[in-house]
Amino acid sequence: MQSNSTTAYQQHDHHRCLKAALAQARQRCAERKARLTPIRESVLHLLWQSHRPLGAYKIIEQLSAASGKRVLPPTVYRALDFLLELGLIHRLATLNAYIGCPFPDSVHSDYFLLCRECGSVAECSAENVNDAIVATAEEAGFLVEKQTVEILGLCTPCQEKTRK
Amino acid sequence: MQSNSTTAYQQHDHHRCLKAALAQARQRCAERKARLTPIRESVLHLLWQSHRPLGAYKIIEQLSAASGKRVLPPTVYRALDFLLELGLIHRLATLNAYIGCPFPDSVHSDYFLLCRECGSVAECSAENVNDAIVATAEEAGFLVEKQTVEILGLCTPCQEKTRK
DNA sequence: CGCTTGGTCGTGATAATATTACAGTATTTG
DNA sequence: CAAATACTGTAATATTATCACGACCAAGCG
Repeated sequence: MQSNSTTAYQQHDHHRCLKAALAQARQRCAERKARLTPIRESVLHLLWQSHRPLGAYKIIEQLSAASGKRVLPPTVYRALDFLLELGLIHRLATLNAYIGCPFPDSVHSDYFLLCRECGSVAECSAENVNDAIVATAEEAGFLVEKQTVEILGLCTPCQEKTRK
Repeated sequence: MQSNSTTAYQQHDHHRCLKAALAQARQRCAERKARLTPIRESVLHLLWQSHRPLGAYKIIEQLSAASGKRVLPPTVYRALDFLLELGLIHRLATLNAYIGCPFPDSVHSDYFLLCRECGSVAECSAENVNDAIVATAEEAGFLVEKQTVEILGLCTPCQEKTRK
């Protein structure tokens, strides 16, 4: 099982997360001969400000604020599409929001732990979950192509805070 | 494992599905002292026209057409909220669409098999999937409150058609 | 070097999904 | 019946996402 749940929910040197993500992005783009343009990098950068997902229009706002000029939806959606395509970010269907992928390299049928209290999201790749899903789908004769697994709940720190 | 995958994807006497769903709805409303008003029943009825989920605005269209007068969004969203609350329908986050629940009585951490070809959706309650999710979340110290599991792929009949 | 081609970006308009606010009507309850 | 509660009608608006079209830029080629 692969997961960034410890870093996502705890105090940590987030600068390292950001740096690692950008490095991986650059490498991946080089491999695929894709261009990590300034806009695309800015969007990725924004998504890695924290482990909290960001809606497309929040990105538009922040990008507009940062650049001083009005950024329009297609600009951001195009960047998001590009990053999604490369597996550098994910879209969270239950939140209509986007988040950076902490391990774009591993081929993942991944799932997400969304803390309803602090808003942070961790990503996991757990084989047993994947196996269970594929096995059960198979029982129904269903061919699995893409999984969307989003778990809402409380992360460890927020459980402790709530208990008080 | 509980599932309606055989009926959902195959030829079947759908009238029975519809009838059963309405009967269950009436019973559940009686139990909860909730009112299955004409609008609410119409919406539920529409959602049980088939095993294909329906977007809110499709419901609005159909309801408008059927009643002869313009039905506005809040009317339908209120009915949907009511039915969701009672567990009589589900919302599919990946499709922004709604579908009738085939077994509202079982307390389910359920998941959905969405066929990308025919558009039909089956619902399953599989303990092993649920267990795997809870177990893996626990490993990360995460308290699960609500699961969203939506599997995109091909149902048996559509796999066969595609193979040709 | 200039040209062409394909990918990227800027912009306005619009589509699709969902919510708010408020007034009016029906239903249940005391 | 009166009061309280639940339900509905309606206009306006919020939120998320896409389309269409033209300009621009960057890489490869004659």
